[in-house]
Amino acid sequence: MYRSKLELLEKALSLAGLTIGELANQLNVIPPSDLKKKKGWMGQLIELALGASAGSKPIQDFPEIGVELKTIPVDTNLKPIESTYICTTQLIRTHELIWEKTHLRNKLSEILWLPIIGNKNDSFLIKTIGTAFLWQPDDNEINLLRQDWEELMEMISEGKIESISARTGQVLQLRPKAANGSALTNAIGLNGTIIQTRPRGFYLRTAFTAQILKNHYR
DNA sequence: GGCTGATCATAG
DNA sequence: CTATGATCAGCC
Repeated sequence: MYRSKLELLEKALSLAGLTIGELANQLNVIPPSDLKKKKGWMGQLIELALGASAGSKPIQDFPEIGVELKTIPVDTNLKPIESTYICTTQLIRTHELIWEKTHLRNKLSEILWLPIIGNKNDSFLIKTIGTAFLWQPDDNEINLLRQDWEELMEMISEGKIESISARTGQVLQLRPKAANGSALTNAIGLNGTIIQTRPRGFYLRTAFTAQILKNHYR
């Protein structure tokens, strides 16, 4: 339990410069041979190092101080390599949702970004932990996020979910988020009927997170 | 080479 | 199944 955001930030900063392999060794964690079947491994290693405890509950990683932890893979220019998953998307009873009360807005209220730096061909074990920082979206960023959320939720409410692609949205994306292509969940179809579709999640576009990192490190 | 759609492990 | 942690992999 952290008593302040600063305490968490200092802990995260103390990891800077370590390689993933070194950190795993310090924590007595045996790394997998690759990440093909352990895609969340690095994120969970950092959670262990920082003492995050939310588990798989749909809340922030550090609810006591209102901070969400996100590791972000970047190249040596600190440019993000992947988009950033935020949370799953509610596809039915969407009329009950209020932006300010959504998991999405809550998780985006404050994020501790922790870059993992490496060349694309490097083994993840020799990637190094970068300088972590706390981020809150500014008014402009909140507006963009809210606009995308409203556009996406409107389409979902109108039964147009199958018309949403990863191209929809300026800074957000709505993409499949499931164990595989056969996982199905309820959604609103045309005419308001219930249909089955692949579960979806909200992601931050790489271009958006790139700007966040650039603004911070410039 | 970037991006979209698909996928993997695990806990409850 | 839904939620967490994300990256994989093939198409354009």
